[in-house]
Amino acid sequence: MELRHIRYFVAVAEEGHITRAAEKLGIQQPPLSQQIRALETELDVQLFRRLPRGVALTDAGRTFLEDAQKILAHVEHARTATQRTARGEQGHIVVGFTSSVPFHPLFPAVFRSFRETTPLVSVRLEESGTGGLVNGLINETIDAAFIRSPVADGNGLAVHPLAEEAMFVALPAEHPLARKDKGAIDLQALAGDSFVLYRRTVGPGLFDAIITACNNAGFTPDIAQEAPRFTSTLNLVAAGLGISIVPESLKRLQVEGIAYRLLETPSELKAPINLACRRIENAAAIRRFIDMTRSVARERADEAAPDSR
Amino acid sequence: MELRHIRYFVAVAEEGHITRAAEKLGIQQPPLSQQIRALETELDVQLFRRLPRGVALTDAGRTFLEDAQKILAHVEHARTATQRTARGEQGHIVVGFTSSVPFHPLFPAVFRSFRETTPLVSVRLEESGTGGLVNGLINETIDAAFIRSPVADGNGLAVHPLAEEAMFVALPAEHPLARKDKGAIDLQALAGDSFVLYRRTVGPGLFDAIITACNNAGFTPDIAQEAPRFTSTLNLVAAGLGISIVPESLKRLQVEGIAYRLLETPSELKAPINLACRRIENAAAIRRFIDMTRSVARERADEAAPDSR
DNA sequence: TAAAAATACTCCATAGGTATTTTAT
DNA sequence: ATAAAATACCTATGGAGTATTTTTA
Repeated sequence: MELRHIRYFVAVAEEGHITRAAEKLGIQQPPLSQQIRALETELDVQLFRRLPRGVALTDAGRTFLEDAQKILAHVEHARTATQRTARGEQGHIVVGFTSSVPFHPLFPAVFRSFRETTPLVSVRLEESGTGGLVNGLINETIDAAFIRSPVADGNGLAVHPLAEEAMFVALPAEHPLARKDKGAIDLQALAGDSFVLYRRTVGPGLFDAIITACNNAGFTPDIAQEAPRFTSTLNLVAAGLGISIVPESLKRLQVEGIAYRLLETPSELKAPINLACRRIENAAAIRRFIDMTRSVARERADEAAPDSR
Repeated sequence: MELRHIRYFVAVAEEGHITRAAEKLGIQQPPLSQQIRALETELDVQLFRRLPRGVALTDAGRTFLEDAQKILAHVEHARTATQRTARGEQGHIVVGFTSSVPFHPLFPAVFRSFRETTPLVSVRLEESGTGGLVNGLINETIDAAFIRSPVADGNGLAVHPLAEEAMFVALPAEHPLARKDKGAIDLQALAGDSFVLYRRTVGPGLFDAIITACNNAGFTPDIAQEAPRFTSTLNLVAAGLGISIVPESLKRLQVEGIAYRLLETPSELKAPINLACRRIENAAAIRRFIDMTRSVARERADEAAPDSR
């Protein structure tokens, strides 16, 4: 049995007339009669009763018609679903991110746009540390990841820069610099302070950047505490254990007893947001997500600095 | 697209190897490569990535595979369902009957056997008068009907005799004949009684047979009442309005104040049970039901009179 | 480089076309 | 008697076979 038999059968059943069905199918009557007959022979079932003015379905023919129509519809469904998947309009992707990324407005903006343009692709979000995300990308449990660190080369991954943020100093409310309400704080002004930092094992990029920047500014920071999450970092600052340096978007985390002040951010300390993905990616839905993310980031950058192009 | 493409695709997807799949399909590798390629061209989608040791499904290919397997299963389902319908093993039939028939043990026996041998055919039962059943048969709303009357010829219907019952006299408990506890009552003994009969318009066969039998016995029965249903007939008898003559199986309707006595039943008064159906019937499930009913009836008749063959 | 897929070419089975006959009411 | 399906026969598309080349990691 071939789809041709099913298509021809449905046409004849719906017309009740082989000659008219043949016309509709764009073939002649005899070959259509032959194909219907071949189908009946193969099934060993009479599907039509031949009348002087056409044909009428038998009971068995009626049964076959129900399935036949569903089969043809199913074939069409398969065709469109496959084409959609190939175009990346349908499917499923897993997107990873580190804990600080969702505070940045780029993050919700990307998912809003993606949902709008690609509603048939479902997205699962996974929060993890940079190392876990990189492993996930390599063994294909994650398809793309928003990270703050750069990624070592030679593992088949690519990293696309999306945005850069200035840094802010998080100060206890009673800290002398908290009162200053104009202008950026210079890094050297913090040389005498204790630092509370986000733990290196979870977010190495930020940690190392701060150390480097302090060294470049001529001092070695006094690290009083390392905290496992940004919220705990800020709570320790509020408790007066020291100051911290956090990306601008973290200001959204309003914690009682903390003042944020803009840092005169040296370029090596600018906090990046990157999108990591596999260098060769054959799933179109993922490529689509990556392309869209980069273009949303580019648009936002252009808006912020329209003359830089 | 043809089922061939789908069958070939599934084989290649499941083997991950065109050459091995070709072997399994009983064809050579080049034509299989060609058909897969033709499918990809028609869909305008790459379904496989070609590797040095075989092929691997793309995302789109995976999507297509899911549907493809379901389509092939659906085709097989269509094939078996159609063949079952043709053999009368599957389908739906409507069986009519007149109100007195279900009291006869043949009735439940037929449906028990039919359910056992043909579980995929669902049966709907419809109780109606003889006229309604005949109309139902003619305009195809009913497929077979248990009736007590013969049916006029020339309307495309056939009537198969299934069983014959002796008649019993239903008497008010205080009737003189009710006391007699041995031997059959002769019809002439009822010449002086009033008769309560089942209404002619609903069951003409029985009504006419009683009149004829009385005439043959030399008297015209005094019909005191006609009742619309057997239960009401018997209630009127219990109330003392007269006697009635009912088929043996009606004895199951035990009504307070009624005594049943065997009637010395003349052959023209024997109560028949017949199966009416269309003379030409192309639905196999219905033919099956008719055949089974007749054979169950024959078996029961043989059991009752094993030496009559 | 080695296994497997793709290409080039041939063949023939069969879908489809044309002309005519048979069927069913 | 007549419309429509079936049959007979022919044509040619394209599925499948054989031999060889190209591709991919």
